[in-house]
Amino acid sequence: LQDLFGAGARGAAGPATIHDVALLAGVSIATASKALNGSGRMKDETRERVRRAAADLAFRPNPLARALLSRRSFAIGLLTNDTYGRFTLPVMAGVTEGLLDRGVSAFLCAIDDDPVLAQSHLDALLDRRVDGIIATGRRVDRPLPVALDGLPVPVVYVLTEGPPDAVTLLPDEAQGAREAVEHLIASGRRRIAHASGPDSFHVVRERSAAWQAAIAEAGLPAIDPVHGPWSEATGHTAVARLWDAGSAGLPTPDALFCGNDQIARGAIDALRERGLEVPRDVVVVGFDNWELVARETRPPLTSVDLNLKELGRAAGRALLALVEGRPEPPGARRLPCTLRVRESSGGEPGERA
Amino acid sequence: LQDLFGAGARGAAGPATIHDVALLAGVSIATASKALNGSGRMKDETRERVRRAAADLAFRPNPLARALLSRRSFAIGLLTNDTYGRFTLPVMAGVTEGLLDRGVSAFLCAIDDDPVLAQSHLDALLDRRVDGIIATGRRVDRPLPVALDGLPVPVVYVLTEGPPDAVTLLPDEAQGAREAVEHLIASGRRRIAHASGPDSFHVVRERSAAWQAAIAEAGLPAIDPVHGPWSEATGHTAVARLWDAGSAGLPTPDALFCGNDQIARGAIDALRERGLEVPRDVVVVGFDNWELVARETRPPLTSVDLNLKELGRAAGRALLALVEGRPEPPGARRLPCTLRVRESSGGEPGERA
DNA sequence: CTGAAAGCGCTTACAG
DNA sequence: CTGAAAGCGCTTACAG
Repeated sequence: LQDLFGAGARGAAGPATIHDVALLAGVSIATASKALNGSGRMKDETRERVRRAAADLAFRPNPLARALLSRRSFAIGLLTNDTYGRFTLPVMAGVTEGLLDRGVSAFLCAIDDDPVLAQSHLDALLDRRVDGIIATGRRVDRPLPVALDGLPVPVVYVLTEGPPDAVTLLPDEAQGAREAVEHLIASGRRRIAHASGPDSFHVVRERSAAWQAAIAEAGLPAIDPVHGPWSEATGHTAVARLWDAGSAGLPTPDALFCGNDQIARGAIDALRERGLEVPRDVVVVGFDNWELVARETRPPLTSVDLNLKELGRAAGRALLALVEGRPEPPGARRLPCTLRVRESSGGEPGERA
Repeated sequence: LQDLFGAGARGAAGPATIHDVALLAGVSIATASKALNGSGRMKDETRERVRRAAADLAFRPNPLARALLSRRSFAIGLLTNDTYGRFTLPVMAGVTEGLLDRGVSAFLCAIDDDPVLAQSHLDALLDRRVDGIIATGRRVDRPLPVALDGLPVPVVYVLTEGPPDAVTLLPDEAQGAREAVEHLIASGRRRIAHASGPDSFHVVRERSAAWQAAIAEAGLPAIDPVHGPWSEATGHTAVARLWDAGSAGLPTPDALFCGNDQIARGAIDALRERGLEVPRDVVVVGFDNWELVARETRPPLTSVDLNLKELGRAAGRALLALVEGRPEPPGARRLPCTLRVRESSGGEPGERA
């Protein structure tokens, strides 16, 4: 019969405390504490005896007590302003995973764009003496509906706009876009068009600028980009505009770099409706690598992955550095994106005949 | 000049403690504590004086200290096994929002289908003496990759399979499906077909059974359902099969009830490709009310909303009841779905001419 | 090399 | 009606 919590030796009194360990090892609780933390000096044999006792009792120090003393709760707050989590859940997964082996946990606060709710959550986090806060949002150029400056704890921003002197982690949109376009160029395409979201979005301007720079650098012809809502309809619009212009005697594009996967999805559908085959006649690349959409596309869509989980991990590490007083350069930090090549740009034939 | 934390009176020593409050009110910390908690008896005037002192100092009791004493951390664990959060982030938002004014916070653990990671997160939660755990998943008929029974704290399951004697919260799939079909019947449709996901999924069988029962009850003809992957391709397949059967002399459907929004989306596209107009010739209803897809569909898609946020709120309340020792009936509890009528079934003409 | 004491911030019997 | 004391589980100077 297993006695996982050593309850038999101590009565059914919940998890073992350092008191139980000290008792079993025949030392004082001070010695037990020092033995377990590797601090202080003592005979190796004593330390070993305490260690064994702790192991026998499945002792795990109560973080609540530790926090009260150390004035560090080893907990952080995770503020998110995303409804469906498409962007922020992967970030949060990265944060919690990256902090796990540092003994730090994260309180989740979903604030649904509601300033009052956000303030309540923030107050609750500060009450709990979180060591720091990570703020995430849907949109890089929009701040959260609650002010996070002047807080008694450090704040790291991910995928949302913070004050200029704050640590902010963002995907390297320009690098991602450039890689996508260079991939198209490398596959021999010369007329590379671009369809994206509203250019009021900062990411749209970044991705467009990188596209423009890459084709200019390669000496390829400039083509007017098409902007519209973040929807498949924009993919349809873009194809109509670009290919109808073609019917006026101009050469039509042989590649389309899209600002997100839904636009790419719409474009591929529109191309098919026109009798054009992807990737034979036109290659298409999306952005965000939203697997659900990218795999749904026929053929599967090449897309730029934002490495959101890695972004979350980096945010956790940066916040920890700040908490521990290690220097952390303020400002926006860009993490590389990864191009995920699939069939829409000629890669990985897969289920194709 | 504001002195929010009363630091001027106490030196720059962080947030006010009950000590500071007692000092300012001229009472002992015991009295201060009782005054603030409404416990014990004392002169109204004393209680009032303490209250004012607490307000002046912006005093908020340290939950860490309170937890150490009360053996309740006022924190719960939130285990999620969803990658993009489509289903679980709304649930989590409901949980955190519903628990906020009860002073309970939630630790997020994203476990990515990884048993080792899940166990580590679980250990961390137990170390932190969480009062309870809410487990959520993508799929109702799949357990999480870690066993949650025999834990020293109560567990509530949402959208994932737990042991039979556990409290489990689920959407009322049958009621949702029935309402969708009754809505189609009420709009005068007689031949109501059904396309859904793989019937290895429990929800698929529930939704199909409700559809079948509703049309049988209304005396409408039975039509073989079409099952396939959870993708738009299945919508295409279903339309092909159902309408090609029609060309063999059988009457074709005038309504299509789909097992999720993506299938509905594919079906609507396929119908358009056949020259059939939605909702004039065929009405279509989806399931899940995934706004991103439902709004993207042309015309916008009528769909069954799972009320995930409310599910989260209810889960939080149920867990709290369990934590506080209040009786909570075990087993699966079903919360009603809501039909969201849009243009694909003739409602809300909206942007239509 | 080891332990007694103080203390983190709070609450709760128990005295007065 | 109010306060001194003990204690939640732990760590850290400080003595011995």
